[in-house]
Amino acid sequence: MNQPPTSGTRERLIAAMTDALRRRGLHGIGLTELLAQAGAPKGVLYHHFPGGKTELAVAAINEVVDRMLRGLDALLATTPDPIEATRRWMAGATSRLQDSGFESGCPLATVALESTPDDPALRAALNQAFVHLRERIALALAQAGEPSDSARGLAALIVATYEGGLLQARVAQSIEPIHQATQALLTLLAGRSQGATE
Amino acid sequence: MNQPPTSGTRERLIAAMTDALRRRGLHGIGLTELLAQAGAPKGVLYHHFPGGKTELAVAAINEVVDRMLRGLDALLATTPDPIEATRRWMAGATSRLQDSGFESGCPLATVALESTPDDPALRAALNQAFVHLRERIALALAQAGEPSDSARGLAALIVATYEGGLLQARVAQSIEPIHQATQALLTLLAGRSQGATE
DNA sequence: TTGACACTAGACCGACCGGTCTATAGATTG
DNA sequence: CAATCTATAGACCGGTCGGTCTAGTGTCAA
Repeated sequence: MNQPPTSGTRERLIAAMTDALRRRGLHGIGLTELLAQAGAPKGVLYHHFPGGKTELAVAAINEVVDRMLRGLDALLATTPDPIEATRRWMAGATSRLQDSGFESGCPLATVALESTPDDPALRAALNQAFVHLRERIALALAQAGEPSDSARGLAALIVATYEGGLLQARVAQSIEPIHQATQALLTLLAGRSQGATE
Repeated sequence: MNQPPTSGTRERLIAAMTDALRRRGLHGIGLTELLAQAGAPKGVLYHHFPGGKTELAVAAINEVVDRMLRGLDALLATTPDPIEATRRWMAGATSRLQDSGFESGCPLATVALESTPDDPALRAALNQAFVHLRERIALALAQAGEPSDSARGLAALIVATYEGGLLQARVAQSIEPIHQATQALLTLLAGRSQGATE
């Protein structure tokens, strides 16, 4: 009633772009290939996204972040312990990478490294994405009793381990690097609780 | 006497490619722009690198890794304490990113995420790059008394923090994320020494 | 029935892509 | 000098790039 369900074309475009960003990045896919995957002709892209490829990428990024944040909320609702939640979050990312034959990673990372200053909208969307991600994680840590300064630091470290681990696992075609990095991080986090509480 | 110094054209091509990989990735730069930056015409590229753009990228990657490993050796020679060495390594990367206006990051990361299975030479070069990096760091940790298993894990974590931190700092246009992640990592590492030695 | 509007459809465009080709300059060697 | 080889030089190529444009098609309201 609010809006006529828009037939799903727009959603298919966003899904195709998200998948492309995961596998190849923004420069790595052509419009023709993207539209073929979405089963849509050229005109339809510029109808829904007058700003073209970049605007579609921004929409895909925003949709991805919404989904990641909802996923984090759900995870933290059932797993309030931050260490266990981190373990599960990394395990999920790892198995998704592995299931795709080490081709489908984080849809934010590649375009984040490809982006240049002359795409300010893209940059802004990506920055907001990581800001929200870090804030959500820091919030969970704070709720578990972490002082807010170190909660922010740990959140940045967890996100870095996520992205850096996926990157290493991708080129290694093996989950070993991300698994090792995750284990090392979790060991450090766990060891801390019985260390000097300063 | 061994070889006539080859006039430096090959080196200029590699330098231009390395800079391009740092700033934009492999798909992000065109041959024309790259050659203009190197001050060389097309023919010269295919003379020195018959395999074209990809072969040049592989050469650039290998040269970069050599330099990084030599840099690590030098750093570890003067700074045998792994924690302090890690701090300095991250600080160097951070200030290089900042000095370039947050444009020039790690020359391995972007192309690592862009790479696909149909460029096996590129993939192999990238994987070897990260393998060597992790091995060198793990060796330093082992020399400081770390058991080899956890040394490998910590090495993967340090590299992940490096790449993931640079990524977040790049889109944030601020050193804060990588600085926070680094501080959190160093705090965890430092805190561990006085914790349970199991 | 008519007009308005959202959407679909794809032909078409100039620019640029990576790569090939031929020509030539310069140094080395007989 | 001639021959040879490395390196430089850039015109040229077909293909693909992102993007524009015009022509429908279906739906709904008046």
